[in-house]
Amino acid sequence: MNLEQALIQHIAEAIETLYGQPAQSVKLEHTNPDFAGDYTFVVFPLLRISRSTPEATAEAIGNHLKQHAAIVSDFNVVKGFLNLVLKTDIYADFLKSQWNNPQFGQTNLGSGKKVMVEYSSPNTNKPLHLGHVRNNLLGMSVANLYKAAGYEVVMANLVNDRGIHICKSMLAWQKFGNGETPESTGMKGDHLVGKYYVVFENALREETLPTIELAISGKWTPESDNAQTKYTAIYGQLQQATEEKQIAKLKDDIKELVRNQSSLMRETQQMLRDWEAGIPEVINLWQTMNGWVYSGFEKTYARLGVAFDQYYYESNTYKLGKDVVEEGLQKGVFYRKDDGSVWIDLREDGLDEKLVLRGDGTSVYITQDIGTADLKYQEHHVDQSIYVVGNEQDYHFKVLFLIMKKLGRPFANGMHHLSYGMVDLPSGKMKSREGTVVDADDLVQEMVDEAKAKTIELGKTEGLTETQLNQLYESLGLSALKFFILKVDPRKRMLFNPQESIDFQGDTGPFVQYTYARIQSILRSAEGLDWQSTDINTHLLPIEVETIQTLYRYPDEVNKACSDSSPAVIAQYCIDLARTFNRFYNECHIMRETDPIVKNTRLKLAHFTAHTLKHGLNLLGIQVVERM
RNA sequence: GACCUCGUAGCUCAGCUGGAUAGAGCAACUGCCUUCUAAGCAGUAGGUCACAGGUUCGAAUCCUGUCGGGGUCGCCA
Repeated sequence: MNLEQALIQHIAEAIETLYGQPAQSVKLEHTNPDFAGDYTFVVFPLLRISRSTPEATAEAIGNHLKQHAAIVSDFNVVKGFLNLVLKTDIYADFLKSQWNNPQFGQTNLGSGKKVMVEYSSPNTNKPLHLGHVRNNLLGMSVANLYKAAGYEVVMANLVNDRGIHICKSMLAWQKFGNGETPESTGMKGDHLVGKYYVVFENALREETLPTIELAISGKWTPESDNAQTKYTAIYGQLQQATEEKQIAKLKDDIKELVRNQSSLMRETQQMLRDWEAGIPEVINLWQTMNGWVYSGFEKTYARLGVAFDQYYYESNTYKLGKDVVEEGLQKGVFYRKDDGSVWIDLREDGLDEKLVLRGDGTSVYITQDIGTADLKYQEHHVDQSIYVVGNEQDYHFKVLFLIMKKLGRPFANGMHHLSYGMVDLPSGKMKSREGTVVDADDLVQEMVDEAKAKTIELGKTEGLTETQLNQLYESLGLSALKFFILKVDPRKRMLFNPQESIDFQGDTGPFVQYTYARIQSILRSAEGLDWQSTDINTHLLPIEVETIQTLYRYPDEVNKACSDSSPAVIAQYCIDLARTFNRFYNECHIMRETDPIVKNTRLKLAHFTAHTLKHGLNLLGIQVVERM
């Protein structure tokens, strides 16, 4: 069924026949649109065997193919490029067999294999922001890609529901909250908890401001000896430092030190200890406030259209991994230092020494990740495990995967960090302390409002009910947002400009949706005609062939997107297909065509395109609309 | 300082497992709706692919160095 493979086979045979040597790795490319042909074979690497000029070699292979390969109708040679023209019957046959295939786009790349995609993994002390949006959209879409490629998929969310940051919100609420609840304030739960996180940070800043000034000028006397030692060291460096960057960093260090010595932070740390000790009052407050956050997250998730098969909570998993540390010690993978702390030496692998367990026997971040990796495997026996986490954790995952490998875990090779770039604002990085974060809920609402305004302005939605209209605005707004984010290569950092907002024209989600809606309009006007059962026209126009060729590529694009974990591949493809179809739409009037075979063929092509656009958009988590 | 990563049109991005004259969209300008949805289509203009070397028949793509942006280098997560 795959043309490319068949053609490669033919070329390999041609080379062997002509030059008496087996061809190694024959590669094909799609012919540059400026030249005639479907596929291009570059002959330069063959010159050593053919002992001839590029032109003559290409000519010889071309002739051989034309005689022996049934699918090749013609060829032309430009320098060392052999452009092969395939018979148009092939495209007509493809259209005939696939135009109404509801499974088109589903592949078997991963059939029989199971993969876990862990994404979202929020902290429960504040609402989601633009950075989380990229994470969530990527995770959801990558899970869709794996499903489309035939994998069984488990979508997991590892919720960071414990720790010092949550205690900050809790403490601030306790001190300043006056018993506020989501019900009493009408605030979404995650926003209410986030509000108290900000309250905490503000109170902390107020408390520490005078001390920080003292400390920076060298006049601070910390209460604890430990802090005194650190302070003396940093302040000493500060006095020596000349470089501006270094000075700023040392000042930040001092700031951090002062903050950690503040009474507010000490109270927070005490609260964390109380939580770990299971003091009922603290546990109750923790449960209550996390409950608020979860109900808020649920709404955001639902609106974004993301979902999970399994939730893990760090309050349950944070103690995992200690027994694995023991195992690692016995295997000699880890070693213990005099103070009792446990380490792994990764210097031979180009990394560093890494702590895996504190001297007092408590876990660090990586300890629980080691344990959780085992837990995931025990529960699901996945062949692959994808972690959708920002690229600031590249090093962490490098270390984690290496440790799992050294521990001899069979699943270690299937672990993959989908490391995505940060989302920048025109002002630079988002910083919660400076209040420059873009809130996820606000962002979605703005997009939907914008979609509504644009739709009303164009005035093409007469006859739709109120409910249908709201669904339309929701779909268009989210489509613009999702497409904007997903069309960029996940690995790269990207820029988001809220001022200019997101366009609805050009390379956008609504553009692809529009193409789909147009086709639906045509198909509606063809209702009542029997266009489905007639023959396919084999005398296709160039633009028709081009559209079919684009459709033909789709399953390969799905596989590529899946193996690259890159929804951007699908987004770019959707633009390509939509643009190609729109050109066809412009050149060929479907319903006005008088020849019934030609007309019906075009209807099938339109139907096929609509199916594929819908499939692609769905992979991106975008819903299609029938009218817009 | 060490390591990782990015640098393509005014702006946002494709192209990167080496192949032909480096592509889209936005912004600017010009056309196309008595015909299936103009959220569309066609066209004009816009490039030392950061810079310098190297490998190769061939480099935006691979290697080295320089410059610039970002990240990491916690017994934080």
